[in-house]
Amino acid sequence: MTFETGDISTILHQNFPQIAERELQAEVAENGQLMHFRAGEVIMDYGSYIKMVPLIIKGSIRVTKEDDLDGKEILLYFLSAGDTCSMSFSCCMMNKKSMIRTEAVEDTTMIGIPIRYVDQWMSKYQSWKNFVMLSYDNRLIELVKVIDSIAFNNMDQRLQEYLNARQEATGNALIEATHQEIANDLNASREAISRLLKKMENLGKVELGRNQVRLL
Amino acid sequence: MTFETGDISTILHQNFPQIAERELQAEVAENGQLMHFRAGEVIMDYGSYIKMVPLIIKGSIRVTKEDDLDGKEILLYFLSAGDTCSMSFSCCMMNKKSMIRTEAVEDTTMIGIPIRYVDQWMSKYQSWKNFVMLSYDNRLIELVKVIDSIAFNNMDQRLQEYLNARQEATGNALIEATHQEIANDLNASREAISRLLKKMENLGKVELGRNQVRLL
DNA sequence: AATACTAAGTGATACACATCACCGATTTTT
DNA sequence: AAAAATCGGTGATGTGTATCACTTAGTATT
Repeated sequence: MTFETGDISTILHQNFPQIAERELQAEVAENGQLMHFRAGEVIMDYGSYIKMVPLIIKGSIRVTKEDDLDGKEILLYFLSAGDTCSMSFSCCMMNKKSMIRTEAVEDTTMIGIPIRYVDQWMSKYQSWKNFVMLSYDNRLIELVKVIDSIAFNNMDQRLQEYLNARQEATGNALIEATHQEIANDLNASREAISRLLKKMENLGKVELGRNQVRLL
Repeated sequence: MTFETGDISTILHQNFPQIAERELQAEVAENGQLMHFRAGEVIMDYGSYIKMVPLIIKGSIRVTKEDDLDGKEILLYFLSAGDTCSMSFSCCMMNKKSMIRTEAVEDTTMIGIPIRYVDQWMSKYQSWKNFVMLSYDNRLIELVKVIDSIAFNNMDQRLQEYLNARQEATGNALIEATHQEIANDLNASREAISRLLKKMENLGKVELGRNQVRLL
């Protein structure tokens, strides 16, 4: 991870147009910190305390939850440019340990907002309050979708949704991942995923290669 | 459903001590509306628009999500006294259709807050803002727990958790429900639930009767 | 009291996916 | 170039739960 104090206000304007007030933009530029993460890097791990709320401006992030017992893991959702991590809000505000892990899927850049401002700006700037509320809202919806998917769908549908979500997050039809990684994200077995991917290939839905799946 | 304009400020004080500011309490008392629902009554259904955010002061509520396709349903969580419905916030604010159904498990009383105040008070009262944020937070955690449970646990564990959650919501070890109802909440088959309950009875964990399960 | 209904118990079978065991292909390390 | 590691494919078998078909036990209706 590397820090930087680049031209935040320009970047902010492009990726977070909702953050409208001039004064707020200035505050973000002043207090926010540009942060870079390499693909695969763990941004925040289970049980860690969070000191910043991220505004993602480039790249994508995988958010996962670990089983308390046997260390199995399941993907909750992906985040990409224009997103923030609602889970962070609560963790920050309550000063609680993180119950999730966030990990860069691609090289990722974000603006880190120190927690004290996150709360302060809520009362001060209408657009920040709306932004935060909307983010929470989106996350609730996303989580309900995950529940829906796990509860009602078979693995083939979940796999298809997963690949779609991943394509959307990275903006790339080529997904670089091993079958094992995909299986982990879906809390499934590698063999099952391999067989389903093969089936999808036969149906002309994907092209398979070593470490890659291309959506057609 | 019946309306009433009782002594809201006393009730409020007992169930929502976090709502601290005098002025805010007065506003709630002035603008809030006491509402009663009978056990089994649907408070809000899928696709409906919401005009109030509820502060629950008595009873308990089941919150469910329906499958888009074949109308199957799964329980998200229970709400009880001291809770509010975070899902309502977002639906209200965005003026979106509800993606969930809420239904009284027992006879339930709540204070309905018209949506315009919910947003307004966020900027005006620190304690209201904290209350709203904390509620969102609790809901996120609850949903992640549901995902955890569905993804990692077998039906016997899920059933145990369900019975515990229901006991906690109603404060009663006697759960009045048919096996079919329980199966619906868990998106399982009645036969599976019957067999598991029987197993739990043999293990001395519950006592079974027609339409009831008593936790031991 | 007879009838019909609803809830619950139970065996047989079906199906999705996990697990196990192994193999061949490709890539990385030495 | 050889050895080791990783990745993916595939058959056999196991397990949890759904589904189907039926029975028994209460409860409500007539």
